[in-house]
Amino acid sequence: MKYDPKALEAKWQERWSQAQLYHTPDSPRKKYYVLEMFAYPSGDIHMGHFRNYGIGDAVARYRMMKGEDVLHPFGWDAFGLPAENAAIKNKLQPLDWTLKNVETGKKTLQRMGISYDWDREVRTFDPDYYKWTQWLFLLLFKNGWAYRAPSMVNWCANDGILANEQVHDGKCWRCHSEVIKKPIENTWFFKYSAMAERLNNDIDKLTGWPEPTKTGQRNWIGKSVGCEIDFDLEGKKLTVFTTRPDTTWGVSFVVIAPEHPLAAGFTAPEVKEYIRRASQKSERDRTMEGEKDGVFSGQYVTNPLNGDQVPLWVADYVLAHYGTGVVMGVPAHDTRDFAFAKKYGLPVKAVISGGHEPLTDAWTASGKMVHSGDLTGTPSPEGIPKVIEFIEKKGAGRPTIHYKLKDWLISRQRYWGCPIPIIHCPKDGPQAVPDQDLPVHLPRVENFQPKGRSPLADHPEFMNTTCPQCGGPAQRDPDTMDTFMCSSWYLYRYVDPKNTNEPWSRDEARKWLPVDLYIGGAEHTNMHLLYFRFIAKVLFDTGWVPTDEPVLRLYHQGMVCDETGAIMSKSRGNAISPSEIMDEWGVDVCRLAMFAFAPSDIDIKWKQDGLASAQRLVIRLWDFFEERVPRVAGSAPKGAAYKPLRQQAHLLLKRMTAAAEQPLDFNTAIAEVYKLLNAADALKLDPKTDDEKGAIHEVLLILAKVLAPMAPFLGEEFHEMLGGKGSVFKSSWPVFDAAAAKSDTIEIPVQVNGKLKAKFTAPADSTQDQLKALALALPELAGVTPKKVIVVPGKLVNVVA
RNA sequence: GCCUGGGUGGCGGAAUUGGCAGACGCGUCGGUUUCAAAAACCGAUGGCCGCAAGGUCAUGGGGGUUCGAUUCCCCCCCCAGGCACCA
Repeated sequence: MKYDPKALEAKWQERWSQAQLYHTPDSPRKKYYVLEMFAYPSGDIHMGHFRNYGIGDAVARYRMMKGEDVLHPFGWDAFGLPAENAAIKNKLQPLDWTLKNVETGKKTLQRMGISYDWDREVRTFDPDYYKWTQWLFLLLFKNGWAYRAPSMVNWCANDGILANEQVHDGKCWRCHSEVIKKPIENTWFFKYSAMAERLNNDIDKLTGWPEPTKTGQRNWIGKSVGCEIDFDLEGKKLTVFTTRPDTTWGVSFVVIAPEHPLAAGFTAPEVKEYIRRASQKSERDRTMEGEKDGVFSGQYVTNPLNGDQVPLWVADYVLAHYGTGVVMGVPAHDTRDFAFAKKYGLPVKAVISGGHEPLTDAWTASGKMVHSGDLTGTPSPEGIPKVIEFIEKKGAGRPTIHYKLKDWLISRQRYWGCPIPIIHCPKDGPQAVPDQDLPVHLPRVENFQPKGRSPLADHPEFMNTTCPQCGGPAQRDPDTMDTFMCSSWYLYRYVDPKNTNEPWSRDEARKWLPVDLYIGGAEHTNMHLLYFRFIAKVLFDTGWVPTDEPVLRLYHQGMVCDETGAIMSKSRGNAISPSEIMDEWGVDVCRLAMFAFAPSDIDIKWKQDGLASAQRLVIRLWDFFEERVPRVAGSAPKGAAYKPLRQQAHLLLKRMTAAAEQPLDFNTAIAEVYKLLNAADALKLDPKTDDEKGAIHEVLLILAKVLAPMAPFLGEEFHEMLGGKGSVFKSSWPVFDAAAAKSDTIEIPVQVNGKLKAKFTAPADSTQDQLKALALALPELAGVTPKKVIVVPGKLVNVVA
């Protein structure tokens, strides 16, 4: 029989669906919850999705074969800007555009044969789903996590509020007019920053997370331990935040952020103009390295430690929302302050001695405190608590901790999102929509184009309602939620997706949570992956979930780029459709080509070359089974013959098991498959005895099972050819035989001064002394007088001469 | 600018985490087969010097630690991702 991928795929898809193979089991066995980040349906899925979901699929299938209860669900994160933009462009409703894409994407994923339990599919735009997103909002609201405050938005005179993505070089992406920053009233925030300490501390619990991701989160949370010091501004307190109170005697100016409330009182025209200009700059531009500028406010402040009068400056590198929005300038010991002082001719006063005078640059390391009153002579690290103690006694300061983490802005003035379930009553203020009235449906409206305010605000039939408290006329909140809210809890809905009474049952949550493996891109480090940790903690504290960290192990898959290195995406027009490739080459070839390309965690520039190579491999495998299986018929899968072949089979098994357990570098497992086939070719197999037949049978069985997670159709077919009954995924993972995988002899390289000079073969268990003797006896080492011989048993001999 | 990764033959990548650099694959070259080609199969394949044996250089660049460095440390260059309304 010829290898016919289409026939194989049809055959096994049919069997899988009849057997409900991917229906989530419920048994006392060990559970495994493998989750890939759900998809944004922006068209058909592309090779990036194909790769990401293929990785999760291989893990899920491996776990099934290990005999675990696997939960492997999928869904769609479908609210948000792209749907609105596409709908406007194509003159469609966002819902219709989204539904179409979900359907196409789902078809492609099913085509791939991914082991999702589609009965658990969730879609964030379904009222059955967003009902509980609203419930979650209210849970936070009722527990005191939500508050309303003004926020700053990008404002275009024509198009109204713009997302950052819609602002290019300070101009509107559509009409190219100047975009300004404008405050809007009454947007909802969550007190995310109040969780900062816990989010930071609990990073230590994330033992299964990549270190860079954890570092990224620590930096994002940005904990700084320091103190506040109250300077005096004409009788008013001007509080600075510093992590270096030991340098307070060296303050030669103080800088206040342009948005600081006190700055609004400055009257000099150049100061007013500076503040106006700063308000239009992006935060990134303001904090970029390079020239820092500022303006003298005309006022002076008094240093409470030494009574110095120093000038107060306004500069936009100081941000109002971080710390106290005021910093003290210590040019001698801070690089940025040094540059600022040089630029404006401000004095530089060294107060930490590092033996570095005269100052040509800031001395930021520790040293001995000098010119520092009573503390002169104190090592600066010891000086920090002493200064704090002193100012505290004086009532001029206090120890504090500040975080960079900002509160989470939830409100979006847009149509395509989850409505905020709040009713604003003129008498009673903001009221939660009662549980029985959830969900607040997102109405289908003709004009959903965002302008100056939420499009829903212009729909009286949506807006007008009654206050649940007093029954009087009231208005709904017109805004929708940040889509990060939708994606912060989907992992819980999967455990009980059809529940109509609760977001999920606590029993199901206890069974399945936390997620054992979460696969998604590293670009989510600071946002999604922190938001969902925050939500996990709120849900834990309110008794809804069993752990306050949602995910045990996190894995970042690499991105798929085109040949020029640009990320593949629909919007760039460089997306390659997996559907077409699967049509042309077959699913297994396509999957193997992706796995063979590179380890799963590095970015790749996708090239089609791998497909032909994977196809050759598949045909080689197919022929291998076709030819060998009849010749081992009737034998038990066990035998001692063909040692090199069996050795390679167990090395393959070891590699694949390791790959599926931890690094997901399936490319190395595929290399072992090639080695196995190469070894078989070299041996010219011709099994006659039962032992020989058994040995080959064992090799074939290992090969079939090891391939199954990566190439499920072939895995099933090979397993069946070998007489396996039912699905290979209901069989078992092969048992690794260390003795079979081990060589009797090893080749030992011999170096002289670290350079390779010779090699010899020795028994695998040779001792250090034996190896040394064998090495020194080699003819290549005849002229060498060893000063020292380093022997690493099992590895090498290095002669130092 | 800040934070986080990364840089290994013509290409994708491997290297048991300090121990033979380049596994395995792609490509290229040579051969077998063929009227011819494709496919398949066999062999070669990091650079330089050499007929060869062999020598020598080589993991972005420069320095260091070590018997030994792709791996650890310091400095520099380049690329990618994130920077709070893209998700």
